[in-house]
Amino acid sequence: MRQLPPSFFARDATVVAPELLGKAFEAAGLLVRITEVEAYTQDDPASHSFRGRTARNSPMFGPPGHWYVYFVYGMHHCLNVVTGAEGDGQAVLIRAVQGEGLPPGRGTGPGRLTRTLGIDTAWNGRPAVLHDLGEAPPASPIVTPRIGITKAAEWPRRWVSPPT
DNA sequence: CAACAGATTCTCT
DNA sequence: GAGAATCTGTTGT
Repeated sequence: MRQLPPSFFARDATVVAPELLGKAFEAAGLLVRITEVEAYTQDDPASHSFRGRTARNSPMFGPPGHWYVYFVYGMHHCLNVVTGAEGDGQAVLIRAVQGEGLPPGRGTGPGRLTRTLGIDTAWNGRPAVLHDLGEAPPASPIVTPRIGITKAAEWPRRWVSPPT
């Protein structure tokens, strides 16, 4: 099990996102594998970074390979990994994970997975420790439009691991 | 300072 | 398919 180097994250979010499928990280004492992601870049009207840096989105403009966790709808946290070069305002949203010991359905959905894994804003800005389990990314991940947003939702920037 | 939209999920119809 | 729960950042007065 190899830890992903900083150079892995220092590329465009649309390149990093599909490669994150199958990668793993630890939370709540569990090792979970990423199965669904979405890419957000600064030129994306749906991205928090679209209108420039603010106190809330500042981690997106920080060094890549760090977590960006934000709170939405008054009740959900969403987990992202910062990508690109520092100042680019890019991130990849983690939408679903799988893990042994993780009850079925508990890792699906960005809000639900953070609640299940106990992830909150304490993670915000911390270095992201991601592991390569030795398996290649899916040869043909499923690419679809994004979910739950009103701007540019049709952009094909969501990647899902094919069913195992 | 007031208004409002939002990278969601659950529950009920 | 529709509505509630609930709060932060941004924008306008």
